[in-house]
Amino acid sequence: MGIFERKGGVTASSWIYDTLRQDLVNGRFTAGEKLAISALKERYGVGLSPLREALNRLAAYGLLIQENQRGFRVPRLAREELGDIADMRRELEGMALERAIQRGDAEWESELLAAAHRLKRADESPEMEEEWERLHLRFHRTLVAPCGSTWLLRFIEQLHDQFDRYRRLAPGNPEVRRLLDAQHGELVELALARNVQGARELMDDHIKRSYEVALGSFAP
Amino acid sequence: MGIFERKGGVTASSWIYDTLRQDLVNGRFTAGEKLAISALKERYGVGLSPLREALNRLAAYGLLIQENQRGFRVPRLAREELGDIADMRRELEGMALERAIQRGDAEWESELLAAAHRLKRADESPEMEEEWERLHLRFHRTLVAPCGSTWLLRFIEQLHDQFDRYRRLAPGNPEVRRLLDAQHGELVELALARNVQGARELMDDHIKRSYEVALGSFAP
DNA sequence: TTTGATTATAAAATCGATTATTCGGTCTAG
DNA sequence: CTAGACCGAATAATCGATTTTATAATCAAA
Repeated sequence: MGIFERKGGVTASSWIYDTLRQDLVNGRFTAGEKLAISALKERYGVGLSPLREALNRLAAYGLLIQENQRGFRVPRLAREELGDIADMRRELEGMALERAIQRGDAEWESELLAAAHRLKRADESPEMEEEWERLHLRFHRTLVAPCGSTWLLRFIEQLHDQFDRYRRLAPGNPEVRRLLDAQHGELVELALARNVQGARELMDDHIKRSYEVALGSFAP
Repeated sequence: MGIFERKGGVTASSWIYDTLRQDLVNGRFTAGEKLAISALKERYGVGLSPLREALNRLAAYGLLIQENQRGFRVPRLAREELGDIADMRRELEGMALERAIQRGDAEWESELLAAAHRLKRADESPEMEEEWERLHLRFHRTLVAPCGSTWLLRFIEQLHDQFDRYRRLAPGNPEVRRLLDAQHGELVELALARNVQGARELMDDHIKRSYEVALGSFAP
C-alpha cells in the first residue's frame, strides 16, 4: 500500500471537525445558540480535547463565535450579513469564473460536463437531498477550479459554507429551483464557448436569485 | 468597570495564539519547518491543551499546515504563492478602497489623516521597526475600514498576514521604501478627494511595488 | 549493496481529573 | 425599590498522564 494512504488517517479531531462543519452548515444547530461543550461531547461521543480543537478551528473558519472564558456560540443570522456574503460571492466567483474560462483546458471541459450531468440527474430525483447538495457544491467548485488562485478558491469555499447556512434554512421554491437548475446547464455552455462576459453575467444572476431564495430563511 | 471589559480576558489559548501568529508573520520560524510541539511548550511556557488549540486555529487561518497524525508545519515560501497573494490583495483592496471612498464619512477622513500622520512620523525614525509595522498595518486597515463588508475586511486581513510573512524576510530597500512611504500620503489625498479611479490605480501600484520588494525574500 | 520486515524511540493525539471563571440567585446597604 | 456584594452551582480552561501512531534504526534475506 505504499503509494496510497498518503494523507494521514482521520483523527478524532478531524472527524468531529468535519461532522460539526456539516451540521452547522445544514442548520442542525439553532442560530445564536450557545454550545454546551459537555453536551456535544456526549452527543458525538468524542473526548474534550479533540472536540475543543475542532471548535477552535471552526471559530477561525467563521462558522462559530469564540468568546474567551465563555465558550462557543453559533453565529446569528442577519439579513445584512447574508447580503454581504452574496455580494462577495458575486465578486469572487465572477472573478474566478473569468480566470477559469481563460485558463481551463480540455480536461476541465470534460469534468465540467460530467459534473453538470451528474447534477442534472440528481435534480430529477427529488429524494436524496443530501446527494444533490454534494453534487451542487462539486459543480460550482469544478466551474472555478482552474482559476489559478488557491486563495481565491479558499475564500469562495468559505463563502459557500456561509451562504448555504442561510439557504438550507430557507423554504424551497420549485419554480425558482427549476430556473436555477437550468442556469447550471447554461453556465456550462457559456464556459465551453469561452464566453467570459456572458458567463460572468449569468453567474451574477445565478447568485442573485439564490440570494433571494436564501432570504427565505428570515420567514416571519 | 461595568461597560468596559466586555471582551473576555485573555486565556492561555488566546495569548499563545496571538504570540505565535506574530512570530509566524515576523518570520521567527523557518519556512517549511516542522513544529515540535513539546519544544514550543517549553519555549513559550504554556500547557499542551492551549497550545494545540492555538495551533489548530492558526492552521485554519492559513499560517500553519496541519497534517493528521504528523503535527504542524510552517508553510513553505513559494514565488507562485506570493504572486497569488499579491494579486488577491490588489483585487480585494482595490475593491475595498473603492467602497470605502464611496461610503467613508467625515470621521473616517479624520482617522485616516491621523493614521497617515502617525505612520509618517514613524517613517522618520528608522529605529522601532516593530512600531512602524504596527502603524503601517493600521494605516492600511483604516483606509479600507468603511468599505461596508466584514468578509472583505476579513479576507484582506488574512492576506496581509500572508504577504507580510514574505515581505519581512526580504532585505529592505531604502529607495523603494521612500517611494512607498510617499504613496501613503498620496493615497490619503486621493481618498479625501474621493477620487476612486486614481486611488485604485495608486493602490494597485503600491501593492505591485511592495510585491517586488517582497520578492527579495527569495534571495539566492 | 538494496529491499523489506522488525523493533525501539519519539512524537502526536487523546483521556480523566483539576483549576479558574462565569452566571444566576440572594442578600444587604443606601 | 435598586445597585452592588456575595455565594454556590455550572461550565470553560487547563494540566498531567496515557494511548496511539509515525519515524528511525537495525537487521535479515535477495
